[in-house]
Amino acid sequence: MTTRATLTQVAQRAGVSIASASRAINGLVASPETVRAVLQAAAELGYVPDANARALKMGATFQLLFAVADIGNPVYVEMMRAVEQATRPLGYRLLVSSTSMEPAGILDVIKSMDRGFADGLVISPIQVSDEVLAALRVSRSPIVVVGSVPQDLELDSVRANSADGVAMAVDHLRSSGRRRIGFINGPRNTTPGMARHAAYVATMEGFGVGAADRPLIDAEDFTVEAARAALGSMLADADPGARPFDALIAANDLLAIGAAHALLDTGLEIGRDVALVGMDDTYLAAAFNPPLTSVNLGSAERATRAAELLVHRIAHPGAPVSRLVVNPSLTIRASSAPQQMEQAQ
Amino acid sequence: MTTRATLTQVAQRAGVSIASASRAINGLVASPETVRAVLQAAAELGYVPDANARALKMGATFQLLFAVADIGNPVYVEMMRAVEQATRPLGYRLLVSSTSMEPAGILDVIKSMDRGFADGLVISPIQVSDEVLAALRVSRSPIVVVGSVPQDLELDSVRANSADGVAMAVDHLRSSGRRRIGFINGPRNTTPGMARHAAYVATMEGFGVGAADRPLIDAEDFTVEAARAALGSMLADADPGARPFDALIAANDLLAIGAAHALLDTGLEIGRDVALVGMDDTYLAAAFNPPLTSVNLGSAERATRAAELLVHRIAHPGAPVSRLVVNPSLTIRASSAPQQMEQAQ
DNA sequence: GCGCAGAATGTAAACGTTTCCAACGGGGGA
DNA sequence: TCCCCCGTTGGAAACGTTTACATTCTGCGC
Repeated sequence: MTTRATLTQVAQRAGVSIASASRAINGLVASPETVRAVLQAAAELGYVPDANARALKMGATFQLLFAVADIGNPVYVEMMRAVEQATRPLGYRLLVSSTSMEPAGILDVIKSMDRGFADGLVISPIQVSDEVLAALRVSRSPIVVVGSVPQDLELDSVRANSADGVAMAVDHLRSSGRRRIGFINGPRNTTPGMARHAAYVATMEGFGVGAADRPLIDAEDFTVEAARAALGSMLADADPGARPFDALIAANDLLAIGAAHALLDTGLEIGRDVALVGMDDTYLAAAFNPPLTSVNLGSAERATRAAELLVHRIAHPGAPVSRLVVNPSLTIRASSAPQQMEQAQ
Repeated sequence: MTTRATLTQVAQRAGVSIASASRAINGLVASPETVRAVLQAAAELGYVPDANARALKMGATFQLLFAVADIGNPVYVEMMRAVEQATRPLGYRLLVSSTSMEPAGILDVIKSMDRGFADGLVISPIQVSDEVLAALRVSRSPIVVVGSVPQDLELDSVRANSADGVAMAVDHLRSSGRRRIGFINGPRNTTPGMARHAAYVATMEGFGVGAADRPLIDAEDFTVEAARAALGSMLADADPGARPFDALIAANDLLAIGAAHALLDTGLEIGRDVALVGMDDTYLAAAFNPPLTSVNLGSAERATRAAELLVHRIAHPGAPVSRLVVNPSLTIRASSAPQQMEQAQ
């Protein structure tokens, strides 16, 4: 557990100045002779350049950060992969900060960006509180937000088109003959919760469906368990014959799976008694039994775009901000297309 | 996009020396008067201490790294949470490096630890190649390995007891009357792949079951799709009447889900025709339909122990290494206990 | 043979902190 | 009244790099 070798020691051992050693290591101008000697000395000492000293001197760390509220949701994993793929070829290392749900975490990340331990941040905040917003405004670091942000926030952002996404789901369900389409959502004081709820209401209004015929189930969290509990207690309370929906859209694949369990617990058959549609189209949707129809909100593409915006922002701090919107698509599976399921058997 | 304020500027504005400014900011000895002036100046300038300069000077970053091959597997998310919970109260920030599968990534992380951008590393390598091993040996940084490592590797480690875990699964299946118990595994050149395979073989040997009666299915990856493909093609090839197993243990919950799909595709009923047992007992096991029995290998506890070892190692670089083993338990669900499922309805 | 370009090298400053040490001032005990 | 001690303070070095600038040296053209 000896202490690490420093450039000075390498230079000394190679018999050159530390400037020459630095140049040799970094492949700058130096005689072949010097390069050989320095490289050998470095190898013998097990020399590794100190990242902090270098970052201090150069003002850059070549690290990017991806901050996310809940890495347990596969959609964020997908995003992370996309960001990494887009930035690694450019020489960046990607680190993930999973600020385990509590908003204090995300706030902390934003604030500490200005300490300079990463060159840029892709953030997907699930809750944009006033504090978070204030921190975002005040930050001097390159930041790209994945998600909806206020118009007056001068930050690059990429968001999904939930309105179109929900509309596609509703269209699909209606063309399958479903008319009483319910919506199961997570906390509505979150960005996705709010956006998706608004999209659902607007779409249903568009079809002339009034508030009374829009069954809303609110889960306390974007998790399987919360959805199962919320829908379960609703089904238990309701009159068995008077189920108010024949289709259910979930704001999330996790919620969809939770809902599926609640339905199964009640003895209902998914795809026949109730058509079920998730959102995000993560691998979970395809992996469930039965496979779930899901609205693909373009998570991977959103992440890729965000990464591109970030590296551009780093290179051009003064450039005008971009606000991108990525379009959704619908992946239809057995949970909303029972006839196809029968055929498959 | 003004340039960041520095401590020197704060000191100047507060009319004190930079030494006093530093002390005031860090809550060291200083007169109330000085503290007030410095804090006000800092607030006015939006001063934030530079993490790199501080790290360079102090030789510590108060960051820990959790490196993992595939953050897409929920078991690693669970571990990450545990590590974070154990280390955050101590003032550490946890970053995750998901070295997207390819071994080059993990190698890179190990090597760059010596650059000093984190104070310690919890690593859960899925493949311990010779290169990785060499890098681990050579590293001067505090590292704790979650997983099996060679006895002569002088590193703290925490591993699961796969042998007991598999034995519990087999015992359970046999006591449910199953006799032809197959095993579906991921790549065997991975640490978990090897360990779990060995555990399966040993357990079956223990019951006097020869190689001929130990159906082995090898998926190309620890993923749902790979398992589905591998088992699917096996079932397609086999004589319909001659299914060689009435129970299946999967090395992983993801594999178990993939296997479940392959079984369902063939029209088999899980829990009745084939009992299915996963491993890791992630939320996926509970979330599947039907819920999957799964071997809980104590991922959260392993991660917690690893975190504890790491902070201890950081504080005491010279302490003797610890090698911990965490015991498994079995969570029984419908996939292997059909009668209970009937009752539930 | 002289001067000069250009390559290779060395010296030293700088990045933004923390912290050792010396200096200073004031209050209390002798 | 003097001295000592203690609480505050400032000066300056140090952490390990990179890099601007000055310097040295070699070889070439005239």
